[in-house]
Amino acid sequence: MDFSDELIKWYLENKRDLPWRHTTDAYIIWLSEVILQQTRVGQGLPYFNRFAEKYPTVNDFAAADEDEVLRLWQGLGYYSRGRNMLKTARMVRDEYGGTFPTTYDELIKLKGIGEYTAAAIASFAANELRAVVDGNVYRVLARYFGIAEPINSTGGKKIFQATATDFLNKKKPAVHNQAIMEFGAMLCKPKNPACGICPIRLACYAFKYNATAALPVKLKKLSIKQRFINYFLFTNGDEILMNKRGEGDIWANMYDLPMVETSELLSLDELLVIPTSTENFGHDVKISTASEVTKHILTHQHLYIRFITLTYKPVKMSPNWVFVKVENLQKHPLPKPLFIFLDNFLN
DNA sequence: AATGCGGGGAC
DNA sequence: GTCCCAGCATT
Repeated sequence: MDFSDELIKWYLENKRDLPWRHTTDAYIIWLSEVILQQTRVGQGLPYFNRFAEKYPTVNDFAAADEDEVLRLWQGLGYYSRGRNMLKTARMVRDEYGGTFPTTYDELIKLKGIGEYTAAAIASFAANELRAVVDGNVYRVLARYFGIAEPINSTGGKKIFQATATDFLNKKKPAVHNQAIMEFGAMLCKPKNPACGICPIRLACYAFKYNATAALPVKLKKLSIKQRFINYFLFTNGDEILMNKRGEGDIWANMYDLPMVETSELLSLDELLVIPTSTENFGHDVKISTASEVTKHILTHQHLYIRFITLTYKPVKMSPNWVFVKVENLQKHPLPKPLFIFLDNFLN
């Protein structure tokens, strides 16, 4: 048996029973694939179930509004995925008559669908000959074939895509793609791969040269920015003054609170003098309570957040601010740290 | 080619 | 703490 046959054999004996593996409906597969971008199966699964339940067809999805989609997406991260899904659902409704495309060339044109996702949907839904290359595939190929080119360099990506295409099972592209990804996720893991039970270890470069820890190679950069965010909560217990965020920053189009961002961590006293609360909210505001600073970690930013509760209404208002009834809070998509804070504050 | 975009699990 | 997850869009 060759590389692909071994992977497929392993897959058929060891695969997880996942809901999107019981359908060839391109819409359902698209739901699962976008939800799983940069997201583990265990984290994405409950979201998939909620989306599939609430929007059984692409036309149901297209009829939603953005707040509703983002609220359903809340907590999953990378929220542009949700916003792009809505654009794509409407595009499919309006320009494809509600029939989700199944060819790579059509799929790649849609918002939020890149090379990986287009190949996944085309192969799973229509058995099109397209090799998927995701994080799992990079790892399996790098180790098995001993490919040391960085997976996040332009040249490396080409080599891995070409290798994946070369070794794609031309008779069974769909199950081959599923198999290599599942193999990477379950057996050929980033840390402590299960080489002892690996069916292809004898032909594996990394096993032979004890190089699983060194492969794949990845160029690392990532500078982490520190941000200091002071949220001001205006509430009478019945309604809350919220801020609808714009685009071009984290949590685009989601709802948070009136905010003052500072370039360093300020004490509460410093914060309340110049040029913060009174200038932003009016001179009549009075502090009620202030939380400790909590740290919220994103991939590329460390946020230091303080919540300050003020007397009910600010004197000045901003166009992005809106009073939200507490009973309607559940309709609004909130960043994780704000959701946690309000959950504690209101209950 | 480089950067921004979440949140969480595994170690 | 570090790494990375069924990546994509933008510049």
